[in-house]
Amino acid sequence: MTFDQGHESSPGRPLAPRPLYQQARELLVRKIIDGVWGPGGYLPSEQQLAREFGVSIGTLRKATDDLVDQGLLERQHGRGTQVVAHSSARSRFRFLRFFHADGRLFDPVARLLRRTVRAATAAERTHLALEKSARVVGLTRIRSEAGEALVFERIALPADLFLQLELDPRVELSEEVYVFYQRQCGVTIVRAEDQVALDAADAETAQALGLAEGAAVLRVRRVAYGLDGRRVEHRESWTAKLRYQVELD
Amino acid sequence: MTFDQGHESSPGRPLAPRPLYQQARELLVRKIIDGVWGPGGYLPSEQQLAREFGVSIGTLRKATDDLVDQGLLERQHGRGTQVVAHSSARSRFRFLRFFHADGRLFDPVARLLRRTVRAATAAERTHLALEKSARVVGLTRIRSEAGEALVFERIALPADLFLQLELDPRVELSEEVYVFYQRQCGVTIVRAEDQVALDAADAETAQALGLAEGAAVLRVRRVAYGLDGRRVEHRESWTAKLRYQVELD
DNA sequence: AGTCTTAGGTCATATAGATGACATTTGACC
DNA sequence: GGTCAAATGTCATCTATATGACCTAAGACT
Repeated sequence: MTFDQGHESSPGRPLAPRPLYQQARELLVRKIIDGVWGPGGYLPSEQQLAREFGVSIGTLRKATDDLVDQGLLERQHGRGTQVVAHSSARSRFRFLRFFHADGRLFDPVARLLRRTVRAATAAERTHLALEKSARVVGLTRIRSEAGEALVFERIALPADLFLQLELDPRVELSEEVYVFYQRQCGVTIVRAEDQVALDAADAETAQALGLAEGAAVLRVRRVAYGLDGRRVEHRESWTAKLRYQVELD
Repeated sequence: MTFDQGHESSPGRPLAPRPLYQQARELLVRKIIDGVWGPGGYLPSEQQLAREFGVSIGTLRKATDDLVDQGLLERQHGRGTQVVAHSSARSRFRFLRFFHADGRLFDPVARLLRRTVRAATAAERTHLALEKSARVVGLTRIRSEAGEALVFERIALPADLFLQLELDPRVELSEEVYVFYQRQCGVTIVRAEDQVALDAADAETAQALGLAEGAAVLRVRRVAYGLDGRRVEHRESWTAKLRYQVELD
């Protein structure tokens, strides 16, 4: 395998060549990013890939194992290995952390209130690591269940990646927005950092959720990361009745 | 390897014999539970263990890999593999999810207010899967930083496991209680489920945190699991200023 | 006593191949 | 056309072995 060519030549700093399986993993990620197989698409067989990369099957397997653990690939015994599409159940439960007080999963439909393209706020620039002049696509939406508005949400997305994102405001969507990020903009969310804080409802939030302005609400702020490690989503969600639930292991 | 003996003999239900590496993993977990090596202790070398279990090194390695991923073991290149002690940094950051608004980690000392042994409440029985007559050890404590009380906490632990738990109320502890669970009671926490909700401070919470009774606070309810999968801790934490932060991947 | 080298133990990475289980396709047969 | 069995391709598990990197301790040498 010749992935690490050129590194050894830098004098003084030997720069330990990374293990083959890591290089293979990164090659795979690169191909996924480039859309060689597309979400839901099947990879070539392990045999073929190993030959193509010039490594043994065991080594290739270790690389794909990592990506399966990471939730990027899904293996199906006897069928093959495919790139995870965000609609898959696994991927959905991974990022939807709202639950009712009795432990029932929150299973909402979402209605888009606004879609704007504007300059990023200071907070958004910080959290998304954007330039001063950067623009974002802003989404404002309400997520409800059985007709009751339970979550009010403001999302900011780097405009350079998401300009072509179009959501029909007349339709209530039951799918995660991440499905649309992936389908329309080729952006796959692989990781997120959530911060849950106490907050007071601002005018719009209060109105959307049927609360008094200034009422205590839960605010979840999320920064989500794409395949290449770039920060691609800044999201704030407010709710008064739901709970945030997560498993640590 | 003869782990699965006796299973095949049950008629009608063939019960697919589990893969060797899973059986090896469970054997390891069993030994860890039984305290064969104790927290911080070193396992025999991979060679020895593989011989002892009658499997190849690759198979044994897959088993230990799983346990390392799960945070139960730690490998040190050139030294050996040891059972994780809860004081280790990794284990600490895993379960401490409170942060300041500016992102700084909450690094508290804890002061014990009360230790009681009493009948479990209905909620505790539900969350800990206890019998109707079960008793629990109850801990009440305040966690502060720089002299400021920031988290008020009530913990319930099954009395059959934790009766010998003794914490000195005169000393402020900077270590996680999980260290003491492990040292004094042989209970290792490996997994937890956290639920973050909006709440109103009760009288004691308000007093502890310097708030008005009924003030809005964040409540984190945790159910934590031991090595054998048993629920061993029910904890409720209240805070007004701190945030709950977690990474999803 | 202190420093350096060396030897041996450990985990980390990589290979090659064998066997089994699962899913789909092909084709014989009715 | 429909049904069943065989063939084929895929991932899953397991073995055996080799080499390298990292850590420690024992000696050799100053």
